[in-house]
Amino acid sequence: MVRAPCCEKMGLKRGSWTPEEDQILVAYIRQHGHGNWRALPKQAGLLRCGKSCRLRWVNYLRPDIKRGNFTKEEEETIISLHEAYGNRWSAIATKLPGRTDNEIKNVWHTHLKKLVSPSMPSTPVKKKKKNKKSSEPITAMPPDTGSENTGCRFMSVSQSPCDFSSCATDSSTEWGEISDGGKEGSFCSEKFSEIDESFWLEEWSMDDRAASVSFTGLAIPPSPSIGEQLDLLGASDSCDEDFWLRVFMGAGDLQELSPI
DNA sequence: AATGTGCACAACCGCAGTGCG
DNA sequence: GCGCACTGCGGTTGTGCACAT
Repeated sequence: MVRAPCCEKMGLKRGSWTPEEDQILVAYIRQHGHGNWRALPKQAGLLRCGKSCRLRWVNYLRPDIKRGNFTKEEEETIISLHEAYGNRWSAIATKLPGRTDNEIKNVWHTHLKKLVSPSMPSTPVKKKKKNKKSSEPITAMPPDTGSENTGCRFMSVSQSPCDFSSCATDSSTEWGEISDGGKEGSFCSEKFSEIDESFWLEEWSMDDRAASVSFTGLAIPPSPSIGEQLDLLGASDSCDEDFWLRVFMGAGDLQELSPI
């Protein structure tokens, strides 16, 4: 079957995402969900193809994504699951909540493959995890927390992941067991343990705001455009952590976020 | 201090699967 | 049943950073 190229239109942006684009995408999905990836960028005002938006969201912006180094247990799990599933990364990812197939794939190719393959060189010296600049802008982390052991994205602020995420597949996940000690884990664990399967299924299936209120406890006001909201929130200062603190803590003008 | 090398990870590409008219 | 549109997945690539020399 002939498929249309993903970014067939000239003028669509490619390459790394800017903090501004992240903000727009997050704000849009937060408010509207992602019913149609193809239409999403146009509606959100992004010069990206839907595929790119989806990838960015799924692999990076999703609030339930666990950041930081893989734990020993996770690595062992990946190895054993790889024996069972082969290169079916998405299947493996479902067994590792908070980890994306892309992330698992990367870890496998850069590290784990060498561990399990006798023909490969022994384990390379692990370098310190990088502080990738692009990883920082929208992470609402306290400045002194650093980029390592980031744990659940966005989770370090009082915004509940329940308000926002879409893709958790295993609601019984012990979110407290995040990488490297899980300093922030207790929060995640507490919150996520209260979420049942129906939430994850229903949260993003809604198109109307009433549904959002019922599932998240949020009162979403008649919405200005994303751009207006971002302006309202001072999003023009794209790298401003305070912006995201306002967004996720609900302390800003956007809306009143009540904790679960 | 400058340069080279390898690693980690985000992002892209293209195919497969699925739903719908 | 067919063709199209769309999403999801796996393979691959590009880039930036850390470490080594």
